[in-house]
Amino acid sequence: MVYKPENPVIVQSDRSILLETNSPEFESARDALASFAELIKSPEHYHTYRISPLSLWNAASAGLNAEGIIQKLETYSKYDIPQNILQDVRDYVARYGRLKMIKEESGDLILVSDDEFLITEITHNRMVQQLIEVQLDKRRVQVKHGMRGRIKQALIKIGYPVEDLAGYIEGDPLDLRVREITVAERPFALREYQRDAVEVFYAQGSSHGGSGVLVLPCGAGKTIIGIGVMEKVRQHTLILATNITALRQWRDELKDKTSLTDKDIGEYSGEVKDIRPVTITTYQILTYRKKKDDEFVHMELFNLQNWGLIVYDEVHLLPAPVFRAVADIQGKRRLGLTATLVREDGKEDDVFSLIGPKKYDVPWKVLEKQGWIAKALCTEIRIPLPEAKRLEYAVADAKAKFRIASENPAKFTVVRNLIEQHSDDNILIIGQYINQLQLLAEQFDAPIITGKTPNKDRERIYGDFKNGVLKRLIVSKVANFAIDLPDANVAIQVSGTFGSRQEEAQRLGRILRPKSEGNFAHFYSLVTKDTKDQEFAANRQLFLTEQGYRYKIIIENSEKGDNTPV
DNA sequence: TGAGAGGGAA
DNA sequence: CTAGATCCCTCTCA
Repeated sequence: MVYKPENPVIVQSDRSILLETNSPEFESARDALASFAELIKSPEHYHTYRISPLSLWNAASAGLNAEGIIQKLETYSKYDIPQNILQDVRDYVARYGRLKMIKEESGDLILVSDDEFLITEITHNRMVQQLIEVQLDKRRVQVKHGMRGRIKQALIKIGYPVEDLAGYIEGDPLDLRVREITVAERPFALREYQRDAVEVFYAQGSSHGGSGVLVLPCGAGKTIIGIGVMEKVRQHTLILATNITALRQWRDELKDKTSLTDKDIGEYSGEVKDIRPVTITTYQILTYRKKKDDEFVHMELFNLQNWGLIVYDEVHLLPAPVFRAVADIQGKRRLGLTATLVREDGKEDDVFSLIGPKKYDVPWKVLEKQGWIAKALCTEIRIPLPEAKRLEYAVADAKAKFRIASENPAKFTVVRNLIEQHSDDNILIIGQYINQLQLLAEQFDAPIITGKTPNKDRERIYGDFKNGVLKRLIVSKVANFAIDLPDANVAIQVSGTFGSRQEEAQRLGRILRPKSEGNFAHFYSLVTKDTKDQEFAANRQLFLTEQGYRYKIIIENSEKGDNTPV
């Protein structure tokens, strides 16, 4: 048995992996682990990852092999890798590609495997059986017509991901060219990693075009990569976005950076139902129905044009009902874009089987080295609950507890200190309870923006903030959605929701843009010590840690108000 | 024809 | 688990 104490990783037989954050090798080990394991916890000293079948299949389809994964583990591990882990890695990685789906000249879909026993196993599974037309021979079965998506879903659920090589239906042609000079007259070209992502996606599909998911951190330019893929495919394209702001951003980018003009680009939203060769829509309108249990009114959009490519922006947010529609159109090329494969609802396997496996991700270090990512210092400040609130907290029920902790009045003092510390900076104060925010607005004499603030007022306040007339601005949850938030270099989060992983990342990712060299952005998260608030904050931070940011923890002494770094 | 309010959904 | 924001529909008013 070998023991290498200087290495940062411990691989345990329960498939969990511990990563020491203080090691000089932390960052390279993190990038290595991120390519085949999921981040589970990220407290100060040790981060926990887990190897799952899905994380291994994603790694496999992105081009890693079992020995490569094992070698990475061995490079960073303090101890020998447990036998069962070696076994698991080899077994699961080998499963990807054991079943292949191909299309015959006749148009029939066939599942093929070298492994007769595997074919026997799937033909005896009740769910899969229903989707099989006929067994052709020991190694081939014919899939029922129109069941391409459904059978892939069923097979991954019993542990056999299908490599889909059945190709694509061609959509109507589209003349699209990426500009070298944008409409705004700036030189434009895809960055190196963006070109790589486009190439990998396009080249890997049978008969070109591909399907699958590209994983890129916030701010890495997912829209640009989407545009790059569209230029390769050059067919009518449907783009699904999460909200109107994102929809308009897609449209603006397409107009600015490609040869497309207004007459080529349609918006299909609540306001406008305009279908054009390139149409951008929202997930919400697709899932709209008059009443519960009614049919989805707009789901037909998938068939209203001969789309050659469907782009799923923020694919980890794709609503479950849309999966059903996606299952029926498996002949279409499909591109998923996301910063994380993790879904709050656990339907990662549906993304894998219906949109496609992970094709590409960019290691954090690459982006940082090339200067594409903002350098941000994240600090969690833990603040005790004042004596006066302790009894109220102790007797409150779970939901009231969270609110009391979130609205801890001691946070005000800390905010005041931070404002003094950053007197020259542009500060955004972000919170989740309107009451709390209004109190802050009065205390610090700063304007407040909530969902109720009319657009006109928003624009005016944003304008003042951009001009430097305003140094401080208080914003509610609108901060999570608005992309047009002004540039700030300091964000103070006084309260956040119940551990949504996306939230913190969106706030940080959208607010703190890349700064000039050596000029750090600051993100402070204020949580009440030893309460639900702190617990949920830990969950929110997961996503950011996955995105490569690291947190520093500070424990605040309420009496004197001085900070004690840990 | 468009703006704006109100309500339901997830 | 909440409270808050969004999106989409429908209705009303000019």
